[in-house]
Amino acid sequence: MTADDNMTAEDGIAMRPFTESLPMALLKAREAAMRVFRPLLAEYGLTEQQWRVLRALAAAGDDLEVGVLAEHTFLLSPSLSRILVTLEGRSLISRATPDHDRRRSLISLTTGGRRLMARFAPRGEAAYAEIERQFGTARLHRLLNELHELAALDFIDLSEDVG
Amino acid sequence: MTADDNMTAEDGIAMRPFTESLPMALLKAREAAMRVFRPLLAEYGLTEQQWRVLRALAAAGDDLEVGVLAEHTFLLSPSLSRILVTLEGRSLISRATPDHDRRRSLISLTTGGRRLMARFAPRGEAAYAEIERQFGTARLHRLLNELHELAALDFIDLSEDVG
DNA sequence: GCGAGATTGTTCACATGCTAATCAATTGTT
DNA sequence: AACAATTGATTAGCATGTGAACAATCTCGC
Repeated sequence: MTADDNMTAEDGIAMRPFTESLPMALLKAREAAMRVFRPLLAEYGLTEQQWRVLRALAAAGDDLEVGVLAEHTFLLSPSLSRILVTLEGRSLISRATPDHDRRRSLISLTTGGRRLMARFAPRGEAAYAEIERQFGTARLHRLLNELHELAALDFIDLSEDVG
Repeated sequence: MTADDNMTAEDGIAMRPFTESLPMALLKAREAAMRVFRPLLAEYGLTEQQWRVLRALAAAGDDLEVGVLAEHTFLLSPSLSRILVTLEGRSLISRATPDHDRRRSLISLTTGGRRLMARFAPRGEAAYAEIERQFGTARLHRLLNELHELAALDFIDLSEDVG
C-alpha cells in the first residue's frame, strides 16, 4: 500500500478513509453477526445483554457474584445492575446474600430462567451454525484466534506524551 | 476440535462457551482497539460517535445529507439526529436546507470543526499506527479483509421457519 | 474496638442503540 | 388542483454505555 492513495485531503486533514478503520470494521462485522440473533432474541423479548447474562449463568451452572458476572458478560457494573433488576422482575434470576460477606450478592437462574434457556439454546446454536456454514468453520476459528490476540494487546497511553 | 469438550451442560443446556462466541469476540476486540482512542477523544470532549460524524465530514471534504452521513458513520438516524444537535450547539457543524427539496438537510463542518479535526488527526493516526505496530501491518490488513467479508454476508431469517 | 481505607454494588447524569410513531415536504395519480 | 402514498428527518420511549459519586460492608493497623 502506498503512502497517500487512500487519503482524502480536500481540506488538509489527512486520515485513513474510515470504512477501513479497524474499530469501524469490527463494528460492522458484529452488526452482521447479530443480525442472525436479533430476531430470535426479539421473539423471547430479550435484549442482547439480558441474554448474555442468562447465558453466562447457564454456562456457569451455578450462582455467580455480580462482579464475576460482569466480567463474564463483559458488561459494566451500572448496566448489569439495571439488567438484574429487569431480569429479577421477570423472575428469570434470583439473588441471595452470603452470610460471610453481606456486601456481595449471588445471582442464580430460577427454574423459569433455566427453562427459557433450554428452549432458546438449540435455536441459538442453529443460528451460530448458519454463520459457520456461510463463512466456513476453519476460517471462523482462525478469525476468532486473531480477534482474541487483538483483544489481548495492551496499548500504551498516547494521551499524555504529546501535548 | 472435538464435538463436546467445550460444552458445559451442568444443567442440560448445551451451548458454545461464550467467550468463544463470535459476537463476544468482536465486542472484546473492538473494546481493545478503542482503548487506544478513547483517552484521546476524552481530551477533546468528544464521544466516539461524535468523532465519527466529524471524521466522515472531513473525509468527504464537502457537505453531506443526513441520510448519507448516517450511512457513512454507520449510525441510525435517531442517534445521528441527537448527535447533530449536540455538535451544532458546539458550533462544530452547521446545517443548510437546499431549495430543490426542503425536507433534506445538508451538514457541513464549520471552521471550528475543521480546526478541531486538524488538531486531532495526527494524534489519531499515531494511535492507529500503534495498533499496526503491535499487531502487524500485513496481519491487520488480512484481518480487515476477513471482517469486511463477514460483514457482507446476508444471513437467512431463522426466526420464522422453526416454530 | 475504633477509625482510615479498600471493596462490592448501586445510583446519577448524560450520550447512544434501537423500534415505532410522527411531521413536514415531495411525488404520483386522477 | 386534490389527495393518498412515499420519503427525509426528528421525536418518543425504553434499554444500555460510560464516568463519577454514593452507600454499605469489610479489612487492617493502631
